[in-house]
Amino acid sequence: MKETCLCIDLRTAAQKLTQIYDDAMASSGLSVTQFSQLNLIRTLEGPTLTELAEASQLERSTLGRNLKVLEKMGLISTKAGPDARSKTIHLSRKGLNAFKRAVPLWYGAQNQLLDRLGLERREQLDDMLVLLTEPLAANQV
Amino acid sequence: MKETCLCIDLRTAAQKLTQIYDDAMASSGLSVTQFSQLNLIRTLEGPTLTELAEASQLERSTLGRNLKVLEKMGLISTKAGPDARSKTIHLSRKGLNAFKRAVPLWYGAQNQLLDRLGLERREQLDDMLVLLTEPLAANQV
DNA sequence: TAATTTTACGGGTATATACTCATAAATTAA
DNA sequence: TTAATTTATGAGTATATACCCGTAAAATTA
Repeated sequence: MKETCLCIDLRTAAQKLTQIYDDAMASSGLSVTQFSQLNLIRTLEGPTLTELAEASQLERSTLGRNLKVLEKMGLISTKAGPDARSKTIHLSRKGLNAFKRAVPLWYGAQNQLLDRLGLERREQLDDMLVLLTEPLAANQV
Repeated sequence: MKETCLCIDLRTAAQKLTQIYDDAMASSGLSVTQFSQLNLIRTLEGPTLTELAEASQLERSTLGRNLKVLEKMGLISTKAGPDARSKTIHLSRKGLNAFKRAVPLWYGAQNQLLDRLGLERREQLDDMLVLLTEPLAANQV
C-alpha cells in the first residue's frame, strides 16, 4: 500500500497541472489563475473585493495583492463601491480582449484533459476532491 | 456538464487540504510541507540540494529558499558535499525530534482521509493525478 | 593542457498565498 | 445620539514558488 502523503500528492499534481495550463495559454499573456480571475470578475459583473474573494475562495488580502498585479497590467480597474468602504472590480477593455484571446487556449488544454479522463472519472474526481476537503472530525485527530 | 477549470479545482482542493493537514499538525510546530521535507531529508540520508529538489519535484532555487527557513528554525543543517560545489542537507537533533512528534499527527489526518476515500478510490485518485499531469500533446493544443 | 561546456548553488525579482493588525466606514446597541 | 461592534480594505510580514542570471567548480573536448 502506498504511504505517500495525500496532501503532498495533491499539491504536486496541482502545481504540475498549473504549469500545463500556463504553457498552453502562454501566448495569451495570461496565466490560468489570471484567466480564471478575469472570468470571475466578468461573470460577477463588478464584484467587490470581498465578493470576489469568496467566489475564488481566497483570502481577501491575498486577492487584493493578486488584483494589484492585474491592475498594473491594465487588465482590470476598480471603482468606488456601493459603500464608502468597498470598491468594485471591473475588466478593462484590454482585460476583456486578453480574456477572449485566452478562451480557445484554455479550452484546448481543458478539453484534452477531459478527454483523457472521460466523463465518469471526471465526476469521480469532483466527488473525491469534495471528500478530501471537508474538515476533519476533531476527535479523530 | 460542469464547466469549471480542472486546474483551478485541483489547486483549490490542494490549498484546502494543506490547511487541513496544517491544522491537524499545528501542535508539532511543523507544516505538512515542512514535515514532508524533513521526511525526505531523513530517508535520503544527507541528499544534496539538487537531489532533494528532484525528489520533492521543486525547483532548486525554490527548495534553497524553503531550506533557509528550516535552517533558521534549527531543524536542518548543511555540510560540504562530495563536491566543492555541492552541499548536503541533514536533519538536526531538533529536526528529528520535531519530525517524530509530528508523525502521529500526520497519520491522524492521513488515515482519516484514507478511510473516507477507501482503497479503491485512493487508487483511482492516484491514476487520475498521473493522467492529469502528463504533458499535453502539443499539436492538440 | 587549454578552452569550452555542464553542473551546483545563490541572489535578484516577481507572483501567489496567508496571518495579523490598523483604519475607516457602517451598523447596532445602549 | 453616542458608544460599541462589525465590516471592508490595506499594509506589514512571512512562506512557497518559479524564472533568470551570475559565479565557481567540475567535466569534457579540442
